[in-house]
Parts: sequence; structure tokens; C-alpha cells
Amino acid sequence: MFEVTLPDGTGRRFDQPVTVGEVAAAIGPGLAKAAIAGRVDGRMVDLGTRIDRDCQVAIITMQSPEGLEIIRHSTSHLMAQAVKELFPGAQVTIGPAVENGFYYDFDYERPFTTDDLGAIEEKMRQISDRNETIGRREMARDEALALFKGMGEHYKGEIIGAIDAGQTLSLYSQGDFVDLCRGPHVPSTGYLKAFKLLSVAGAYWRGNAANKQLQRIYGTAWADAKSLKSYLHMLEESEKRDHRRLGRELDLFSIQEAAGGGLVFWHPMGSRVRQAIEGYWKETHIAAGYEFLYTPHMANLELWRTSGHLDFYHDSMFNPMHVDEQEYQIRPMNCPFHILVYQSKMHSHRDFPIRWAELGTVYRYELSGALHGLFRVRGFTQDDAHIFCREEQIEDEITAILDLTLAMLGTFGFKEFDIFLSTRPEKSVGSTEIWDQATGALVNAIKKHHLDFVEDKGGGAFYGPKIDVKITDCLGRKWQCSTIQLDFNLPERFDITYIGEDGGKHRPIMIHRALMGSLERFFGILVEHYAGRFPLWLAPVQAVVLTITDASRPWAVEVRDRLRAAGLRAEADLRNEKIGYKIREHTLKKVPWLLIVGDREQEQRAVSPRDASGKDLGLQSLDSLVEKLVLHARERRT
RNA sequence: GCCGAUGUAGCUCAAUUGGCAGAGCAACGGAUUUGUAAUCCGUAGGUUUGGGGUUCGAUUCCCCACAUCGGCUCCA
Repeated sequence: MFEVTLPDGTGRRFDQPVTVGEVAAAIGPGLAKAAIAGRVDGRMVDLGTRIDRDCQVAIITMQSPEGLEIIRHSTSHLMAQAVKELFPGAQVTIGPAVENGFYYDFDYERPFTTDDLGAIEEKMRQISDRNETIGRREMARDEALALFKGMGEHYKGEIIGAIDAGQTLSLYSQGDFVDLCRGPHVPSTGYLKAFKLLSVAGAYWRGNAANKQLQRIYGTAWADAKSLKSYLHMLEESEKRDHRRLGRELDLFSIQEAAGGGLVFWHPMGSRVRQAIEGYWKETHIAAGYEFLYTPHMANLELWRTSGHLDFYHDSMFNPMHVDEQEYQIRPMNCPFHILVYQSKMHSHRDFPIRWAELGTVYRYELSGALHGLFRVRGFTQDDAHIFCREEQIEDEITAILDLTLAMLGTFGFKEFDIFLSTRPEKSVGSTEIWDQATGALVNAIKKHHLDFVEDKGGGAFYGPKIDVKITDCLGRKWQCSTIQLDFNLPERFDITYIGEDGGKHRPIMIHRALMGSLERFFGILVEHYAGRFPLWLAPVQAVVLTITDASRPWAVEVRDRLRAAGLRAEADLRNEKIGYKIREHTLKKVPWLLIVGDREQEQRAVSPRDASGKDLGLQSLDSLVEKLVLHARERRT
């Protein structure tokens, strides 16, 4: 006699050993049907796991996060089984569940093609229909090693070889397919119905470029067909939002083969958005007590030796160029330049805090294969700033930077933040006292904002602790943009000082910070976040006046000029086209306000606006509309 | 950088075993004067990413370069 305690605290008594599945059945037939695995005393186990003593049991169903993970993991096995049936020469390696799906890496004599993917998926469906039992058994490490080596599965052999001798391993089998796996898995292949293979790509064995490249097949799997469908729909949606596609369709920017990869050309429409972003950036920074610097794009390489960047970031810096017997470096960072400005004269403790900002364009060498639209480029503009202050000013400065960060990101429509605090790594510069004090100041600043944070212990840079902020876009994707870093290293390396109250020289604290990070990347994120439908204050064209016939031209031009005089980015479409054609065209360009003018409007000095929702708002006076648009733009409503 | 795929008009895509490089949209010209997501007719548009090779002949086959796309972290 033993008792099983369920998550709600109630207990069930059993006289004989039972499986987890039987516990589910004892609770109810509905649960038994939905069950795919269980949790016994906190450990995830199969439904077939036997229980013969007092314990805590929770049933894991398909819809739960753990359940989905199990389905995905099991589907990766299903795929591996299908691959082995179709391509017996393929060797299996690893196949975990990942966010929204799974992958499995194979070693095979030739690359898999998209046709192969279709065949593999078809085979997976057959195996699912066969509803093969997925069985678990345990085996001594040496025995398992011999088994997999005997099957010619050398990667599995290598994995097992790395496990201590004498350990017992678990194996899962379904039909003829056997895999080393910790589990748990669904009871049979028939549980796996809602899946789709998505892509095939290279991946190194154990993630190391020195190792052989394997072929990774990615797929997605869900609890039911409906969830799968909505996920695939979401993928289509994000494809439509792809900033590379919208960038071309809306004529925002381009990347030109003739110029080289990773170098961004901002077209007039994209530049208008950037101007709006920069204008806002400038305004907020002035209000927050910053001064602005403009510094060169290149300088003597010696500067990068002094800063230490050459040592640490050599691989991601462009090669230097020769100028008059000297070597010059295109800048990968702005900080040494700001330090040079600091060094250009003596500083007193009374000068602090010094807050210097610059939209500084930097150039970094990225591997050609890593380039990706605006997200990974070789030349980009940081909204950079450096703050020089005294130790006791750190907390106030960090607090003010966080204020600025959250306010700015909020204006762009991001309201959900994840904060990460990275603390002192093993190898670092600076005394324990200063690290402790600075880290404490960072924590206090975060707490003042009543924000939760995740501490990455030992994850800081060698030169100081930092705070990173991640934003969540409207598709739920997370992006790290803002970073606030303390630097105990550069002031030392450049030997910058200030004269303290005691008349002696002291070392200032330096804070690096970027809120949007890279303007290019941030712009790309905004394009996808808004799906190209920028809020009024950012829209490259805020309003277009559309004429019904040529007779309304004079009034249309007057309306446009009136909008322009009010500071709005307005155009007039005077073409001899049907109104439906013009509306369609500007709607596709995602212009937030379309103002239709015909005889009626002209007579009454009015317009018939249509907002971003596509609704005809009826005849309105021009005055009241201008007032409304100006207000919306000024308040930067999202 | 590595693996794979791709590269044809501004865009999206065709082109038989290697045999005259096409269409829609956009552009331009004309007609039409139109009331809330595509009016009609016409014209022009190409070193098929670049370079080299095989061939009587290459968008097509081969080699090199470049670019783009997917991936290369997520504990058997």
C-alpha cells in the first residue's frame, strides 16, 4: 500500500505497483487521453514508468509547455527514424527540442534536398500511422557503447564514450530505430500528428567549426493541427514583415552588391524615418543633460593599441590602411575618441558628470555568411554616449540612464522589458571594492524602477559590470538593444584624470551606454514591429492628398501646403487616375492618412480623410484635421 | 569563414536534351476626368551577378569570384 500525491494536494492509494498512465486513468478518462508523460517527485518520466512507493505525481498533457517539449523531442526521433528508413547510410547524432520545434543532425554522404524533406515528412506520417510503441530500456554504459558501435553509429558511440563507465543509460526504441536518450517520450508514434519539416542547413558536430559539418533538419511540432496551422500562419506573417522585403517595397533602404555586403544605403523614405528617430533622440538627450560630439571615422591605429581593442577585437576589425608611413584604422568603436576629447584639457571634479553623446558610425568586420539585412551589418551607427563621473555618482547616473532608456523604448511602442545584470567575471580589472560598489549601484538603480532582473553571475566584461535591456516586439520576439556598461579599464589605459577637492589627481569612472544600439538594426526591428505601418510621428509620408479629378487640383495643393506648413510630411497625388487606384497605391505604401478631395471638399474647404484602418471618416474641416494630426505627431502616439 | 541553396528587365517569375531570352506589375506615351484597394491602348526596357573555360552555338554544362537566402548557442 502506498500513496500518490497529486498537484492539488489530494492523494490516491494503490495496493499494487501502477504506471503513471494508470494513475492518470484513475483520475479520469479525459486526463488519461490527454496524458503523454508524467512528473514523479519532480522528475519527468514516461507514462509507462512504474510507481510502487509514496510519491508526488503530476500528469503532463500535450498542451502544457513540458508536454509540447516532449512532443517536439519525440517528433525529432520520429524524423530520425524516417531518415534511417529512407537513408540507411545516414548516421544519427543529436536531436533536441527547440523553441517552437526541433532539429536533428545527421551525417550523410550527400546533402539532403528539399525533395528529400518531402519524402522524409511522408515517411514520418507513415510511421505515425503505424502507431509504433515507443519503449524505454536501461542498459549499462559499456553494453550501449557496443550496441551503437555495432550499428555503425559512431557519433552516438562518441557521446557514450564521454560518459563515465559504470553508468546506466536509457535507450528508446520504436520499430527498428533505437536512440540513446534521456527521455521522456510519448508512448507511441501515433501521438505525433501535427508536424512539418521546415529547412535543412549545415551545423558543426558539437557546434565546433573544427569538426565535421553535419546536416541539420529543422521542423516544427505541435499538440494539434490547429496550433500547427496557426504557427505556420505566424511564420508567413513574419515573412511578410521581413524588413528586407518591406525595405524594398517601401523604398526605405538597400544593400548594394556593387558596394559590398553589410553596407547600408538609406533611401529618402528610410532617411525620413531616421530623421524622426534622430530628432527625438536629440531632443531627449538635450533634456537629459547631454552634450553632443562629432568625431572622425578613422584614426591612427596606435589609438586602438592603447585602448586594447586591437588585442581583444582584432578579428572583428577591418585591416588598417597605410597613410604617410603610418597605419590608420577605420573605427570599430567611438570610445577612444571621446576619451581624446576628455584629455584635451584638465578636468575638475566640479565638471562631473560629463555626458557626451554621439551618433557614431562604426565599422566592424563580420563574417560574410553572418550578414543579414539590417540586423547584421559591417557599418552601423550607434546611439553612443560616454559618461565621466565620480564613483559616488554612479548610481544617480545609472538611474538617469535607465529612465531615459525606458522612456525612449516606450515611445517606440515597446512596453515589455527583460533586464539582465552581468557581474564580475574571473578575469577582470579593478579592485574588489570598486566592483562591489558599482554592482550595488546598478542593482539599486534597477530596484528604483521596480523592475525584475536576471543576474548573470560572472557574465560581465572584464572591464566592468553591465545592464542589458531586451525588448519584446509584437510577434513576441526578444531583442537586446540597450546596454549600460561600466568601464574601469579605459580610464586606466588612457590614464585620464581629474583634479579632486584635495587638489590631487584622481581617476574618473567611465560609463558606456547605447539605448537603441545600432540605428540600422533598431530601424529593422521597428519595421518588423510595425509591419511597415509606422505610427504617424515616424511615417515617412504622413498624409497624401488625393484628387478625384483635375478640377480639385488647386484645393489639393493648398491642403498639402497647409499640412507642410504645419510641419507634416505631406504629398499630393494629382495624377489622372481613378480614386480607387490611388487609394490602393498609397495604402500599399502604408501611408497613415489619405485625404480625399473632390468638388464637395473644395466647395467647403474640407477634406474626406481615411485613416490607417481604411475607414472613410467623412467630410471634415481642414482646420480640425490639421490640428489633430499635429497633436498626434507631437505626442508621438503609437 | 564553413555547409547547402539561389542569382534572368526596377519587382515577382518563365524559357524543351545546349539552338532567335518572355510574361505580369512598375516606368514612359496616348486616350479616359473618374467619389474610397488595380480604366483601356501602346512604347521602351537585357553584357541572363562578374570573370574564365568546354562547344559550331551557353541563361542552360564546368571552374573561379562576388552577392543574397537558410543555418552553424540552445545538455545524449
